[in-house]
Amino acid sequence: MPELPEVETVKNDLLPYVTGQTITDITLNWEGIVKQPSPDEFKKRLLGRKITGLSRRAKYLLFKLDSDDTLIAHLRMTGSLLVDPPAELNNYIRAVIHLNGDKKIYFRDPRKFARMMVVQDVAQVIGKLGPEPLEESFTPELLSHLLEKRKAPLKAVLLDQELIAGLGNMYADEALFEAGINPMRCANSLTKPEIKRLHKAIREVLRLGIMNKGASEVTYYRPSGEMGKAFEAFKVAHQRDKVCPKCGEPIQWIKLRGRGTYYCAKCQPNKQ
DNA sequence: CCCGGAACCTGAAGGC
DNA sequence: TGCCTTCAGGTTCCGG
Repeated sequence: MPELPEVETVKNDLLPYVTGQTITDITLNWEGIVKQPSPDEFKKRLLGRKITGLSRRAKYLLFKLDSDDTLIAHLRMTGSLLVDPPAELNNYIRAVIHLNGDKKIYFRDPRKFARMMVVQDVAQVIGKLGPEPLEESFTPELLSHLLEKRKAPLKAVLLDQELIAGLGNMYADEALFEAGINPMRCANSLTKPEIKRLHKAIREVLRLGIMNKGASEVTYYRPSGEMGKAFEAFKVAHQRDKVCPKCGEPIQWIKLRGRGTYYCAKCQPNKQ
């Protein structure tokens, strides 16, 4: 599933491919992929525009255009942007962005959760997001401040994009394991040393994920169609029926707020 | 404001 | 063999 490291990888891979390119046509195989404006206006505002930049904010991809507009894409759970899909990925193509020189970006999404939009004011979409966890400004003090008023289970709070932007289900599990903290702990019950460990763990698991070009389980592909390797480095996330790499105890699986959650009961004790 | 659950989707996997 | 249920999870919406 695309989280911060996956979206960062897609951005890095696409950047040299799209920068300076002009959008020559848009194919919408499924109009529902356009969130706003209407499909017709969406096309009209993209046609003939040059892509002047590509950046990431949280799990959003922002294609800056040579107009006042920005094309924003969100892959949600099963979306991928492919530049040259191998035959086995040539299904579920919901849209195609045609560029000059016969280049194309295929938007593949089996589950139809992913969306695109064209907006003038990007703040309307990304304005309420929390801090980027890999930026300098994300300090243990800031994390402590963000958690202090929240009583919900820590794991649920870490997934709140308005608190911290970019963490998803897999990397939240990995960060909590790395920090040795139970996912069900009240978010505001962490001690100072625990906050420090969590802060360090969040940044480490995200950096490792980016180094490994994202995690491929079933539905994430890089623009080339390749898979990422971060999945192989996971210690608890999605490690059903495996044992904890630190202590050898079986890895636990629970449903927390409707999300599959993996952890080690011995290394991440619940002490409340 | 905070919290938690349902809805949106479709394919895979497991039970009977 | 085939039908039915459950599971997967990022985001949004809604009710308490």
